[in-house]
Amino acid sequence: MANDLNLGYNSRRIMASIRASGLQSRADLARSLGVNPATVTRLTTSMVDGGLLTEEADPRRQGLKGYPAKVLKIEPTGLYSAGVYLDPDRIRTCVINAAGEIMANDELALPDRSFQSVMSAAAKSVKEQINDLGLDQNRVAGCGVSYPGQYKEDSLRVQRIKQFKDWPNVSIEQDLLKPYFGMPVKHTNDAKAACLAELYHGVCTDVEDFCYIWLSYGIGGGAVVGGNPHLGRVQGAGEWGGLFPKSNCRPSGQDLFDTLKEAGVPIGKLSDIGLEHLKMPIVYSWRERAAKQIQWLCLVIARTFDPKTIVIGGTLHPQILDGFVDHMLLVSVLGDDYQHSPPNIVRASRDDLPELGAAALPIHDVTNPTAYAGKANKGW
Amino acid sequence: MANDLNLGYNSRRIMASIRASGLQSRADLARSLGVNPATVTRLTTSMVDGGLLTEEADPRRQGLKGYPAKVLKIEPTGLYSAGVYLDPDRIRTCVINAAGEIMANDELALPDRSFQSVMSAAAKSVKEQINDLGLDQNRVAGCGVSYPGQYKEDSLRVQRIKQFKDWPNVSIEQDLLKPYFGMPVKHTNDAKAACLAELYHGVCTDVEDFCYIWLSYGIGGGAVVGGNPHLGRVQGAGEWGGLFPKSNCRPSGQDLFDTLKEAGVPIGKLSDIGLEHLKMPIVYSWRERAAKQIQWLCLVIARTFDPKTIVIGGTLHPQILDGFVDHMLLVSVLGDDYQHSPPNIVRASRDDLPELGAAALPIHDVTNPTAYAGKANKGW
DNA sequence: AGTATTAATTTGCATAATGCAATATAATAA
DNA sequence: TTATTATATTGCATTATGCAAATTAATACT
Repeated sequence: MANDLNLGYNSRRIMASIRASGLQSRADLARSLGVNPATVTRLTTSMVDGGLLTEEADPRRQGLKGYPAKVLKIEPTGLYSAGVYLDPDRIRTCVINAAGEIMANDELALPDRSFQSVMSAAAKSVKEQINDLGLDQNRVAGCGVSYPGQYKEDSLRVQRIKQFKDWPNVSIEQDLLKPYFGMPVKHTNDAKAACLAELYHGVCTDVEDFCYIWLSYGIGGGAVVGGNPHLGRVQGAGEWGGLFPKSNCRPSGQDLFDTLKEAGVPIGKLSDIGLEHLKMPIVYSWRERAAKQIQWLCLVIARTFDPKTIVIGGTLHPQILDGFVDHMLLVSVLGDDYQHSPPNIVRASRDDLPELGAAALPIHDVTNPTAYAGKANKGW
Repeated sequence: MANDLNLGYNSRRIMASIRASGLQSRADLARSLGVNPATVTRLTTSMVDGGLLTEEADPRRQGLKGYPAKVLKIEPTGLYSAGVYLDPDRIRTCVINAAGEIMANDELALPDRSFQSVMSAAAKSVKEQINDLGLDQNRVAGCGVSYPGQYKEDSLRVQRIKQFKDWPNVSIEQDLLKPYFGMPVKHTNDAKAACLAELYHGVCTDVEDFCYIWLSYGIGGGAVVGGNPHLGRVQGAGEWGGLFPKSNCRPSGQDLFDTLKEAGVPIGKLSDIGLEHLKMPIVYSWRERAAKQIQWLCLVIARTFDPKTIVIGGTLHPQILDGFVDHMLLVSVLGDDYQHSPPNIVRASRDDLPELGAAALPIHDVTNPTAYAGKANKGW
């Protein structure tokens, strides 16, 4: 392991294992990772010295023989990351620590919609936060940038959303964004960022294979396979929206929006939906219909990815999302001919802060074993 | 790298890269894998010495400056593997070499349907073939066993097919099969074996992400993500059949079977279908309807896994399968709102020998980097 | 023909990651 | 007080790898 933000493969495996379990002793790590205890000692002491992990007495252990294990935890102050979320009206930025806690955040209006203005403003906000917090830039893994939209054909460029349609195609490889931020920058769309937020700081920290259903104006999502976000040929993996043609009724925010409008109850934007709307018969029946569509989607997901967990989240009113999860919990049989118990279907816990998921991107890059680009030794 | 069947991570990466490209020089390998040329030299010379690879003058290179590159190929005789396929009536066994060529094969009737009798007979057949070929057992990676059926709830046990319903649950972990064969044994169902056959010896040797649609009496399949078969929570990933409830019409062999029966043209089994059947109007309309269902399935696959390639194969009459592929090639737009060009949709090349895919299982275990259980070094 | 240039490959040496085995440590059990 | 137990650490050997220099065999140039 070179420096602290340059973790080797086994150090990343240790980070992932501790993140998944919350806390683990060195002996546990050695057993579960199949490496020698001596190796765990060496790697972890270097990570403790480097500030990435902390060590404390095992709170669980009482009255057992043998040397009492010390447990290792992720040190929140060992690593930071910045996140930027853009929508057509505003820029949201944040800085998080390794525990996924928001250390600072900011919301600003778009100066104008030019690529340069938006990125300059976002970068300025992020840099100010890092400065105000007095953080060592070496501790900041990078900055994640996220905005709604899907990917273009060649999969190397982000499809601009309508409001940003004059933006340059942003290559994922040689990043146009890096010059603005002066640190590693990664980007993805809103749904896949939300998915990553659950993997790192939400309800799926201990789940290797899960799928995310993201319900906002549109229907997006993502899939994590083996602890790694699976993107696909044109970054379209887990973009479930296409399974519900736009010409038909579908369980999207836009569809609910339009339904309300047709019923003579126009709203300005999705977040205007309040309790008074939820009580309306038109909304009630919309929710019933949409719940059935979500159930069908869960069946499709179970039949394709067969994940351990399906997460439901988004910017739809939380009670609507809760209702979808509740509906799924009442379903005993997922669908025709489905012989198994349903996968675990849960509510997202971190969908309130879209910039949080963006901030998880650089953390993934520097700590996840699946993102390790190095080599391995020892025939086994 | 310890012994020849105990390949380290980078040796496996070299195997995978050569397998995908057909042949590659050491310099190419060093560049594409991001390792030092010296490392490639050391690993490959040891693999050539060990008989896994062969070296020859680069046939492509003509009239270029510099030291002429020698290319490396997989040596067919360097590694062997056995495969067993069981259906309710017969046992099919084979031994293949590293090139996926059938070195020997055998077909025998089931002695009876008891687990012990079937496995004893299969193991005897495999051992005889290995003996008759005069193979060194150290060169045999193991034996793969495959039979139709899906998995039980707990995902650690194979669901027995109806005819084998008195069989013990076969644990994937501590294998009940090993004692019979005296070498490492792995098993999977028919569809996932066929999927693996395409990855190792078929049309997807150079594809990291693909999905397989297996059409037999039922509808099965599999998904390969990042060069690794993705199985899922209950080994149900890529089991597309559940997307077509059995109560409705569906593009399965059983459905065609029943359709013919209803039309007053009963057949004994799927393989009885001949050219005379294909010409019948009832079959023609079945094929048209089924093709549309396959198209819908391809859309679902594109929207979920977003693979580079979709492979269509199975035990249905080859002309019917060809027809599905042809249909997909004529489709310019995969479905509503699908903005991208369709994934590459191709005909399986190795679905004629179900035991071949089973035989690929042990080869995967000993040569694939994703199946490597070891460690890594070098922060990068 | 002879020399320069080029690119692939190989070899010697240094370094890094790991495993093994012995040892130290701190708890409970007898 | 001593034995037992499980965790953690340290010294040493092994292995995989990178780096840099050397070797090799081709074409290009004079």
